[in-house]
Amino acid sequence: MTTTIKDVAARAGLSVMTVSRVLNGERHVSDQARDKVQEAIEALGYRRNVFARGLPGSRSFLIAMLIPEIIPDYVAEFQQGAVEQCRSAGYHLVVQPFDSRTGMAAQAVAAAVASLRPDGFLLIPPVSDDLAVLDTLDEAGVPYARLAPSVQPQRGASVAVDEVEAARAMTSALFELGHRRIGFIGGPPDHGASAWRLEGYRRALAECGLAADPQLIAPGDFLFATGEAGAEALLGLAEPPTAIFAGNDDMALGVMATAQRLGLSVPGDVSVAGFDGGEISTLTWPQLTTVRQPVQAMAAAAADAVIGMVDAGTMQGPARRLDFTLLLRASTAQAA
Amino acid sequence: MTTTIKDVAARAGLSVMTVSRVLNGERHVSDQARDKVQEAIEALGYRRNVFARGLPGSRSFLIAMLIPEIIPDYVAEFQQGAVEQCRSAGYHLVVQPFDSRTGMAAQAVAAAVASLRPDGFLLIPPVSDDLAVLDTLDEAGVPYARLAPSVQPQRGASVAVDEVEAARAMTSALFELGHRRIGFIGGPPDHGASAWRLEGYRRALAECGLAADPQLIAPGDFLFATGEAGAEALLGLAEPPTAIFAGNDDMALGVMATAQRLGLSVPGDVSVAGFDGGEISTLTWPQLTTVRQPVQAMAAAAADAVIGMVDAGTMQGPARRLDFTLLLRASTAQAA
DNA sequence: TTGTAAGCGTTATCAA
DNA sequence: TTGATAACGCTTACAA
Repeated sequence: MTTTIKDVAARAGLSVMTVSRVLNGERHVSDQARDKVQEAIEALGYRRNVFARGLPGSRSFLIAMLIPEIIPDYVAEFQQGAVEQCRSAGYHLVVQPFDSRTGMAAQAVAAAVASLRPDGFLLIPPVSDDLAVLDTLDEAGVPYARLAPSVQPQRGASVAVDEVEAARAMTSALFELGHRRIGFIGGPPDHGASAWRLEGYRRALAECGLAADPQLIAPGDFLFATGEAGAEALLGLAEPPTAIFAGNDDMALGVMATAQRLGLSVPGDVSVAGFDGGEISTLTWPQLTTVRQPVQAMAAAAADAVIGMVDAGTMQGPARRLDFTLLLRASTAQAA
Repeated sequence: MTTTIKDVAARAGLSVMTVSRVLNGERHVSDQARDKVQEAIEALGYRRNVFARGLPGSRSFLIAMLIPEIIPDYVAEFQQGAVEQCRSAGYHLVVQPFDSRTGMAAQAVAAAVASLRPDGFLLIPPVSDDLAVLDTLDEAGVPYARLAPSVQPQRGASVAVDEVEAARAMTSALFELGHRRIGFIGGPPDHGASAWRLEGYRRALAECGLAADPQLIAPGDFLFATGEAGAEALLGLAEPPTAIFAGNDDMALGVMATAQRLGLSVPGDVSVAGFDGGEISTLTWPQLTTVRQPVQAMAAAAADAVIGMVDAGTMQGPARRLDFTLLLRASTAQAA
């Protein structure tokens, strides 16, 4: 029925071990044997069985990733980069759902590790900052790569952009457009990104010699609705901002929607900027000015790092920092 | 190191077979034995090893899904519904990337089947209509569930909404709002949905006694940019439509953007409707009128169907049809 | 109702 | 450089 390594060995006239060695690219195999095996593999259309390979305990060739019950744009983009990188390294990506509302990510990780024995784990915010999860993986000896970690960033491997600098640059760009009252809408407290982006905003204000008016900072949680609410609060001020920098793109769209609902023109009456630079930032009119994170490349780097750790047998991996891009598009303009 | 079925058996004072039987919920196990095993499992924190389970050839407890290199909204939503349903049935979801540009989906499926031996496959458009993929899976004896199949819909299991009726209803709703010139932007030819939605549009026009003006039908491929292009063509007509029904939400957003760019108000000057009802349809102002497909529920139904087929050992599954919802929101209004 | 034995496809270990 | 053998954790087939 299914072709196994035995079939290949039989056709090549060699033992299964020799075939196995060829399969694993080991040295100490004659070129002649290698050729015969290759021929047999092609002729038979043979593929290694992941289960048999994983059973002896060494490797499962599975990389796991926890995904929340709502998949935001950037998670989909991350997954895409990760799955492609895994594939090209001969790994498979298994996605595990978990209920982010209960906050029991560590349990989901433990369950996945016990039943699936993934060789590595990919962690995205806010799970990448969940210390119970890191402890679980450390204990199980499963290496992990973290996207944008903010607490104990030295643990495992990590991939990030300099979000403080990115937010500073964006705020500064708004200043250079002539804006002097710049509003900010923050993110949820369990995302390290929330603090970074706020910090960048504050730093830019200080650099530009602008007073930090607490009224200009509205809370949010990275959802469209809180962008709307934040915009409503900011635009309702006696002295409203002429530009609003939302902590992410979803909220920025909420700001745009609210501005337009209030009869304000974007960017005529108020400039709007976001953060992330996912696909949705291109699907509006005017197109959203935003900070683009190379999420797909970050995912590939994360997968690459974790696979490297598997090969090396380490729990410690590189901390990579990728470049962001300021995308100044039509939702921002010179201050009136 | 890791707890195995032997550890459980030892602690329970029983054989591994009895433990295995309890694990699989088989009959012919005394309550006493069952209790002891349960106790041991809990005490040891034991979890079955997926690899050992899959190796004997019976089951892998893996469900595979092919995802394109660009993950549209609805694919993310589908995945979400699928992964959750899989989890609750004790299965894991493995995502396999494939390059939709090369059109070699069947190869990706064959590779996944050979190396991963998934118990079932979930197919989304346009792969759900790829006969080479179906043939591959039939040959391998791997059951599959198809989302919105349009060719040979009886093969495998399927989940769909009545898209013809949905498009008819939406067009008809626009007619009832007083629109007499209703434009339509179509989808790519390899999506069955393209033909269905166009058919529904045409059927509604006929029912309402409206002439089918070919000028009012623009081509598209379900991407934002083609929505923009289609809108440009339609709104540039000597007698432009007062409402545009785009074949999906992405294109509808393109229509809105173009209308606004041209200085037209939505819905004041032109009403816009989409199809799919994903999250993005709520992230604009005005909010998009659209047909909502319960994609997550459809995914759950698909996963459910395929798992049922695995249990039953059939390649033939149910054809389920779920209800759509007409979401009449702010992007459409009474014709002027 | 319970247990024994064999085997799934691959790799690690050791021997040739 | 190659090969025989055991082992991985579990389930199926069969026996008690």
